[in-house]
Amino acid sequence: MSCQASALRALAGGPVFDAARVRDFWRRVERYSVGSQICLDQRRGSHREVVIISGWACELRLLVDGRRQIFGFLLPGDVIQARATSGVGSQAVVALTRLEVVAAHPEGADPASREAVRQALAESALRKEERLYDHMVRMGRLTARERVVHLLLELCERLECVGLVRGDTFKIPITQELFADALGLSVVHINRTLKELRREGLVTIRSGSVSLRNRAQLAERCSYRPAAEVAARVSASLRHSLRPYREMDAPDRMRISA
Amino acid sequence: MSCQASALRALAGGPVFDAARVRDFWRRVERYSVGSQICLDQRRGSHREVVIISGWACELRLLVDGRRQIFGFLLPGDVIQARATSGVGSQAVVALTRLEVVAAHPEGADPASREAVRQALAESALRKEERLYDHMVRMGRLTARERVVHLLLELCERLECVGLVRGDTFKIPITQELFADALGLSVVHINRTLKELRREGLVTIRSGSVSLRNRAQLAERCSYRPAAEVAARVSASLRHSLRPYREMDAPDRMRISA
DNA sequence: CGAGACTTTGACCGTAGTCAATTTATGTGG
DNA sequence: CCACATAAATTGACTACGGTCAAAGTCTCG
Repeated sequence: MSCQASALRALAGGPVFDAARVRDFWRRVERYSVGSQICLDQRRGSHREVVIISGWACELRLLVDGRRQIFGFLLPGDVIQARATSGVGSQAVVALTRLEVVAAHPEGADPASREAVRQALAESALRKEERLYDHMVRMGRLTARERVVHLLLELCERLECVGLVRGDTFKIPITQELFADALGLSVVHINRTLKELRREGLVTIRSGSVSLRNRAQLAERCSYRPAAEVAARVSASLRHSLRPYREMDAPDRMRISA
Repeated sequence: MSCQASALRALAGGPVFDAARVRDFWRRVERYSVGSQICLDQRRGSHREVVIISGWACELRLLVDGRRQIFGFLLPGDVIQARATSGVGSQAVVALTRLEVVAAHPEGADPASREAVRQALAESALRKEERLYDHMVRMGRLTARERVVHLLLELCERLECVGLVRGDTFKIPITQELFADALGLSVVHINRTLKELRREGLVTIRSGSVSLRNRAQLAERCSYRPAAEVAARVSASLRHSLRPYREMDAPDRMRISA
């Protein structure tokens, strides 16, 4: 199974794309160079969504004063959507490496596989949303160490799905600066955190290669995944941190009685 | 125009819901008590999405060690979706006040308004996504002061849409603790930040009422909205913070040549 | 009027940021 | 293949923003 094919398979989470179709896709690959912005709106009609075949991208926003926030990384097998992304001047999807993508919706496919692709895209969108929430937890409630480990675990897991992890090791085309912008930390502090993790032998990062030893232990230490079985607990812990509330009367209030 | 009707109108951003329908909706209102979890899956079929008529809710996740992260607040006019939310044990939507909601999809409506509602829901989802990104910027790249002001501006703007702002003032049924959990800060620090803002006369918060003086100035000070006209700048500022990248060879690599 | 939940404050600590310099890649042109 | 130019990664010294702990003050509601 080629790396490209596995990337495509990952999109669907199943064998939606057969070899023939991959080969077909392959002929229509589009490439982006490092640092270029991916603007899908400007492309011809059907290209509303593309799948990354190889390379990394990230979604980010710039603040007026130069601060940057990276919302997440896009890896092989991930979908890039048009959406508001490219609309809000300040937000963008940028290629972090040479990037190869293909249209997610194959032209002239049979209805069955169309539907399969549609489902795959929906599922992919859900996963992406989950990742957004994870990322928010990282920045809001995890310490620097935890943030770094948590993100590395996520990347490792995602890369594993597309066969880009060898043992404990995978490659990341990411400078410490980008890491910092993703995790809401300073470059210096990222550097020190990595150094510390390295010293403890849990994580090794050197020249674009990451090794995670004992992932289970790492996951536990940074609350990766097992985010409390809530249900009951949520309301319990909230019930006592609420204030009485009365909505402000609307200026032109007019009750509609039942 | 009643407060309820305006809340509904806000959903669509236009006069999708007329008085008659509102009255109809009104009969089918469902209520949640403070602190209760909103689980739409468990409800009868069509109720996949509901609109908040009055009250606040929030979306949050608990970590095993008790840390909490609030992802955002849901106000009158906002849509609560079923999605993964209630699936991932740890994540939930919880009512912060008494909450009144109605099904977003009116039963037995004519096709035209069905379509209108569908569009309204889509747009609402987009706005929500935008808010997620905003929130991420807050936690990742803004200082405590900025975070607080930024969030207050967002809430004010959203409440204004549904007529719940009077002049500069609106109500928030939110304890400082919830504020802290939303912004990734400690209660104590939230308190001090509010105190400082109050001292400067820019923002006043007291017993659930917020007043924002000179919103324009506030917005500028915390990079609200005007997040840099990027486009060109994005790639420019990134082009130099990238490392050469070669994907890790997949174990079973097999090239498909063009 | 109490009890409990919130808010506020003080004292002190520590994580993470800033500034600046040095070292180490990485790449490029000769 | 080497020398130089740049971008990255490191490190040290110092700062400061925000966290923690604990106590006191307020507000609400029964």
